[in-house]
Amino acid sequence: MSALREKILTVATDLFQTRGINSTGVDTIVAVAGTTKMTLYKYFKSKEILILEVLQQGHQEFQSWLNAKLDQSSKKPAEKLQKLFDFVEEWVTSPDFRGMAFMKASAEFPNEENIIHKLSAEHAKEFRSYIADIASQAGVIEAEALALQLSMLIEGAIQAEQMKRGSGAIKYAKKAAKVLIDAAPKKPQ
Amino acid sequence: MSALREKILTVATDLFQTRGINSTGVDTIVAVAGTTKMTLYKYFKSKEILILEVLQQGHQEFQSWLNAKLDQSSKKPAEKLQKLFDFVEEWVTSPDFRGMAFMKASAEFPNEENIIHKLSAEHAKEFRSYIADIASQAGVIEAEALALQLSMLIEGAIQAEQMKRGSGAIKYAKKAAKVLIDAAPKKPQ
DNA sequence: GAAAAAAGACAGAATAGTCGATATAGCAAC
DNA sequence: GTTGCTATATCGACTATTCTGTCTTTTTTC
Repeated sequence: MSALREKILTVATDLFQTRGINSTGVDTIVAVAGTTKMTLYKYFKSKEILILEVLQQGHQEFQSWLNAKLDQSSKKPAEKLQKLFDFVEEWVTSPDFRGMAFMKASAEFPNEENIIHKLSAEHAKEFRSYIADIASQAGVIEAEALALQLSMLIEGAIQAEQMKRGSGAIKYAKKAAKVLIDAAPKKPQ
Repeated sequence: MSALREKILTVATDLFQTRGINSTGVDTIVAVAGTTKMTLYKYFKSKEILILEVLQQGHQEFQSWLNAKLDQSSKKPAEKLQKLFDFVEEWVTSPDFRGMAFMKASAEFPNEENIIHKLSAEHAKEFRSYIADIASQAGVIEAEALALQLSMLIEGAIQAEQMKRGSGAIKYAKKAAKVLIDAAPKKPQ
């Protein structure tokens, strides 16, 4: 894979997050990436395709990072749900946190028929499914319901953090999560 | 107040929500509103001013609506927190629900120095304060903390609903809220 | 007749995307 | 080692549309 292609993806990811997707022109992207439009359009057929690839790569990297963190932290499924919020906190409070890509993308492309919106919705769904899997392994009976609730807390906390960096919202989300996890009926082991 | 001015505000509100703010040009707004740019710029000095007014009006209308609903529903503060989620559900599931304006606006204008972002953050804060007041009246000791948690649930549910209409996320947010409200320490009465 | 609004042209910048010409590599043949 | 081929990248101009915002003139409305 080309180094320039990677550079364009990296720069686009950063600019989309810090300035917004619609507010970032391809001219700006190529200028910051130190290349030209010809090169950008060689690797990406359109800006829309570039946006989709940026979203896809960001989502995969985040999910991989989270999954790796959870895997190496604890072998007990019951602890994973709590740990999840620790890692989300680590992510959210890191200096280069810029928000959840699919949340912003769905706001910039509100039409449900839009392909970017659809991909965002898919990523949100995958994130919930991922949490549901962990909840299921932890013996939670209504794993899907709890996963939805926990994802709402996480996305709400990220929304708060996007509004104001250093809000500390995730700490309270974590506490709320503990209450919900403890209250959720589980299979006897 | 001019009827045309109102019409422009109404149309802009709708278009911003359904197509996105940056994706909606003033030409589109005046065309749909059945007026001209001259008139728009007579009432609003710039598109930015229009956006700010749209946000301000939407926020005030929502808060007034919610406050009226809560006032006429129950006189007991303890019940208001639960009722809050009923009314949010009523709002979210209504056919003309288009999302929470300040959530979308902050996504389109991610820079914290941006005036539109600042106003969005202010609205988010006011919404939390409003919930905190109710929680405080209900005797919740850590009213601010619970208000933050409940607002994260609401905003998370709205995020889910923006992703996919009819997701039903708010129902699970309501259940989670009940658990959190019940678990919150309260002053003895 | 006076004020408000419409109509439409206009400026100047930015938008996405294209095109041709040039430069620069690596690599193979001789 | 030199030459030539080829793929890749660069450069800048270019189209054509859209953007915000302004202007003048005409029409409507009271």
